[in-house]
Amino acid sequence: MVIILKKGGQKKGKMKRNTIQRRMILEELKKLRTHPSAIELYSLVRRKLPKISLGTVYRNLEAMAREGQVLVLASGRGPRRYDGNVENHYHIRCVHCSRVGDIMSDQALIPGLKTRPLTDYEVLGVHIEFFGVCPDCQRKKRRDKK
Amino acid sequence: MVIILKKGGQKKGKMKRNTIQRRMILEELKKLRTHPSAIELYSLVRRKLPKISLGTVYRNLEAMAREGQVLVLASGRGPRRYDGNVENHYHIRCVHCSRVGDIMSDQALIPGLKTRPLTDYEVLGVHIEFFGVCPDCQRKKRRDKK
DNA sequence: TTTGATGCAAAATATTTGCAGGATA
DNA sequence: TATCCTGCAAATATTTTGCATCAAA
Repeated sequence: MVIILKKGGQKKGKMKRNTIQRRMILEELKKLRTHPSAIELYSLVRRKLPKISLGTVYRNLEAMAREGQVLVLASGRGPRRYDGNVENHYHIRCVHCSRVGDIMSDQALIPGLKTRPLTDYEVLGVHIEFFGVCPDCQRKKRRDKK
Repeated sequence: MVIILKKGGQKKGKMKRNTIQRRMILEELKKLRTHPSAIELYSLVRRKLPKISLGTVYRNLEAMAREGQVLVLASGRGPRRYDGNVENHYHIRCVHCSRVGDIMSDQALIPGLKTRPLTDYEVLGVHIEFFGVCPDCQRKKRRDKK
């Protein structure tokens, strides 16, 4: 779940171009609940834009993360994973297999979060990620103990 | 801030060895508030254990992350960063330069978090990371707008 | 037009792993 | 003593970047 505490206004200094590539990347990412890596997203977007390059995917994901349109998930192993659904859900990551699942938002869960944290950063939002053991790994653990 | 909702018990299946390397890695990591990358931590630990290898650092960090002794931080760019202080503070990451700062824990901030989220994962804890713009980047932004 | 963005591909970084030998329980 | 762990170094995997060209504003 991400609570946007403050909207980042359009930049004045440098004009941002709304390219087909960026639109497509975000569109495909928003369709998914699978938290794809840059490469996975690249293969998907290539169906629509066969000429797009991996570098462009990386560049756009990074830019969109900076703007708060995309979340970067810290998975324990392997490549970084991205999420285009920045609101209304939490994440939970398996500490064994690094799988990242969604947990639907529960209004009552974090009632205090509107309070501003004490910091000299300009706060744009907050990302809440649970960690634990996914059902598959729970089974695996039980097997191993025997 | 990480609230440990459930302690992970000692594994039965496989015996874990408490090696000097692992102890040193965790000890050095706990001393720092700088969220070092594996390589940075490696150089530090090498002062104490000159023969330690980078692979060992990676392997232990991964293992300790799985056990909840260490947090992996999602930094926007560059290598993964680690934190050995798993309790009593939040993180805030600059969306421009990826710097990760600490925010001290505030008991009142998230009173509802004891509530268990609805999931079939076994929940071990939760990692809360704010994102925003650090003071340096705020200055930089102001300069750019002129 | 004026630049910011892209495609390409190489370069730079980061992470993972196999294996023989060492160290812990 | 049984194996889990380490050091080493090679193999992979990921991410970043320079540059000529393209295209959005």
